[in-house]
Amino acid sequence: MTERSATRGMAHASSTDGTLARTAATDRVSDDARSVPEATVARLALYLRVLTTLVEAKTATVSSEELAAAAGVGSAKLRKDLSFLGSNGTRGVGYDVSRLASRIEHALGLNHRHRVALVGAGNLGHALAGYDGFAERGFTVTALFDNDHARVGERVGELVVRHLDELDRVCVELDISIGVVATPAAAAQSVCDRLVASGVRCILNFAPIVLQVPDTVDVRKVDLAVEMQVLSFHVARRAAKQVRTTQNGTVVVP
Amino acid sequence: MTERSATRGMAHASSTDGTLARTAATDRVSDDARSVPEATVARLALYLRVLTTLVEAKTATVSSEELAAAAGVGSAKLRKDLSFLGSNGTRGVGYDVSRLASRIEHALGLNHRHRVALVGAGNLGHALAGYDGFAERGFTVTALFDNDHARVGERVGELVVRHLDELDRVCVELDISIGVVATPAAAAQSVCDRLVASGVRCILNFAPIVLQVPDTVDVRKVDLAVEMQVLSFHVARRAAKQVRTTQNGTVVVP
DNA sequence: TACTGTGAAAGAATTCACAGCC
DNA sequence: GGCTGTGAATTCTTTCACAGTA
Repeated sequence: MTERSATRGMAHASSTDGTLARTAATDRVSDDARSVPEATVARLALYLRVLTTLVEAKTATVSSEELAAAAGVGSAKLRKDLSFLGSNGTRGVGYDVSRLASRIEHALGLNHRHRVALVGAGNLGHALAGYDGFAERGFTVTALFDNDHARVGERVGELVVRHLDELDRVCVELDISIGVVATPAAAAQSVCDRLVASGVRCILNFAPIVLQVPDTVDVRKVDLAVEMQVLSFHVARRAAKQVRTTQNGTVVVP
Repeated sequence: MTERSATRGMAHASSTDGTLARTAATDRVSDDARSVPEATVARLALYLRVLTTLVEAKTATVSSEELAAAAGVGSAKLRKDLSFLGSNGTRGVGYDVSRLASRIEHALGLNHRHRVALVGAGNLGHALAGYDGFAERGFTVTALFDNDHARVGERVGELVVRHLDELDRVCVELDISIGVVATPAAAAQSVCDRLVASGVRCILNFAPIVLQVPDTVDVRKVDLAVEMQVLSFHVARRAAKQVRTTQNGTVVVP
């Protein structure tokens, strides 16, 4: 029932009344990925991006201090994060850039490509379909759907817009693992339901509503208005402090 | 120096070496906003959206249980969140919908409009410029900039694309309070620097790099690739569990 | 020497559970 | 009876600081 907001992160799902979450989230999966805290997972993706630029710059090794600065986190936090991968730096030297990069890739499940279905071919859909960052990280946008018959058949990059009615069939045929909802709010829940019915178990939601899904499905949400409102809060807080500051005559450290 | 990722949330900023964060984040601002935890701020925006739909549906009151379910959180968490606003429900009844909505609006600083400058008029820029959610929440996209002379002068909704060279002047003239960076990675840092130089102190960054800013500036980041990678991690974890499950012959609760 | 990896301490966020009020 | 508001308990996350090692 629950949806995981983009600004937080929690284990699997929780039922409506709040009872019983995380089926077995904390037990370790034997193979290789130890139980990695949610907060750490999000940062691993960040480190990976920095590492990729280092690989391109032919940098061979990097210290936790350097990598942390480039990623905008503290070095202790970075080391702790990496330690969950049972990671392998060299004391006195640092981390082997490409080795660490592939370790993280593996931990995040990026060692094989993911097929992505994108629903909603409006402005946002176009932007997402053309977003290089997806392809670079192993995500292939394989299908693009829209409700609007006028848009069906339109070419967007390498894709052709299909009608929503094909969604169920195409998702199964193409073995889609991730669905992206970029529709208006009104359509989002029904699109989501169809994705779930087609076997899609991971959804990235851009629509400004909270999607209701069964416990077996993971939803992440990107909410632009929420991001802006958090900024607004900080503007307001800053303004309030300004006022108090001038009243006191004290100056806040610049 | 630090950047606040979209998936976490931390106080003001921390210097490169990790020393000394949050200037005075925990002290209360006299006027009205008590120190509200970062995690709570993000959720308040969410509650507000649900409340808005309730207002439209002419619902007069709502219980914490109902509101929490609609927002996809537990009811205890919701009540705790609201309690930071010194909030005002009625025991045995619930919350007055419109009263609570305006309380939250006030706490988030949404009681007056924010002028937003958007930099980058590519696909994403277009999508953002046309995003209704901004206007609905009091954010007016007031200016739109691009580097590319070919795009300057193009109309996007009510806006006309201006050249980046005008950024400094226009930001000051229009008293922009929030800047949105929707440029390619290569241009992002320099755009950010110019925004900061023009007095913009809150930035929403869509470019896939970590922006370096002075402590006085707040950055929030939306990173689409990171969101996808977190999903990928869950796909992988799920797959690993599947395997183990079949090995054991046990079936995980559906 | 310069750096990693990690226990142990500190700090946030979440959840519980119940007193208090309508 | 039903529901809010909140201390106290719990769990998650970050930070510290240092033992250990190439």
